[in-house]
Amino acid sequence: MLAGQMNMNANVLKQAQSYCEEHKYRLTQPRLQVLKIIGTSTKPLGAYDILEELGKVIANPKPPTVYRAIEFWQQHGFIHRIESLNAYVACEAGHQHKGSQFMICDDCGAVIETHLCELPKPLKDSTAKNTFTPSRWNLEIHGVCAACDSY
Amino acid sequence: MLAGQMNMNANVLKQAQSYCEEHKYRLTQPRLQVLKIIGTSTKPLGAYDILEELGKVIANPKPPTVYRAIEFWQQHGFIHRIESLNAYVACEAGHQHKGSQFMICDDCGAVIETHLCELPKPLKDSTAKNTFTPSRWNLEIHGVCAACDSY
DNA sequence: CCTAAAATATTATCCTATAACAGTTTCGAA
DNA sequence: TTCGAAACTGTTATAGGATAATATTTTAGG
Ligand SMILES: [Zn+2]
Ligand SMILES: [Zn+2]
Ligand SMILES: [Zn+2]
Ligand SMILES: [Zn+2]
Repeated sequence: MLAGQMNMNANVLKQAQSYCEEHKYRLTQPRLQVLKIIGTSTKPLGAYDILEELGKVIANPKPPTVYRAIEFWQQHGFIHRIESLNAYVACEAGHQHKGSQFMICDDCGAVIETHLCELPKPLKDSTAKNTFTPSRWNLEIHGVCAACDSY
Repeated sequence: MLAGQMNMNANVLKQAQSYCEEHKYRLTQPRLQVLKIIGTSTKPLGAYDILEELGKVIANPKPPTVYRAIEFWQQHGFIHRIESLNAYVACEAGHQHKGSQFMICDDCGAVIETHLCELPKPLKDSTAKNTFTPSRWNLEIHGVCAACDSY
């Protein structure tokens, strides 16, 4: 197995395929390949990392090709952007959600997505107190993962 | 009063001053002016917005000047970076904290910092379950603020 | 004073992302 | 079956955000 790669959850591609069929979106080569690249990486990938990988499977791709595919999968909940890293990861939840939580290991770069559908109560209370109506949220927790901590 | 500005909490500058004295940091013109600029803005400012403002008070500043000042105040907890906007705001808490929570109005651009010193329990549980040791976190909640919602 | 550390100035460049427009593919209605 | 609109991609250029590298200045302390 190549470093930085793992067997992608085959379901993700299947899911993507049926999602596209169902919603009449086109599962084009750029979209398919970009999803594969992000989905098989063990670490978040920057857009230009993806571009480089994409260059190995389609001819001479340019940034907009990558960014369009990223935008597409992001809008439909298949990938997330890690804001603090300018990088992208595949969603681990298997369904769309308004909020995301990531644990990001500053040692090894691994990202664990935890999945809470609801904003935790203290935070909900806080938005309520400010009469603020949340539409989406993103929590990025930096720290050290179990594997790295044991060294 | 100028649009986009308000009276800065005078305490912030005082606090910054005593903080620098106490820790033997230099409160230089770039640092002072950048903190003033961020602190008097009602909205998050991008680094190049700050650069433009800074150009009105010191001669011909360059990006590294701004970024160094940003880094300084950020490290010492006086300002925060809003990742989803590539922009910076003054801390509203008055003391350093490991975690930040922001409510960001997608209508008017206002940012409200809420202040919880602790990671909420469901999230703490989640990190504990993954034996992940958090060091810092950032939550950005997008939505609509009370003022905008009432239109 | 003189020196070392801290901080700034300057130049150039890198990384990230998007605007604008031309060309292609797809699918359904005429 | 063809043709037209919508969806999508290709290509070029550029905008926007951040930093590397090196030279110079400022400051505090011996
Ligand atoms: Zn997800
Ligand atoms: Zn790790
Ligand atoms: Zn704060
Ligand atoms: Zn608002």
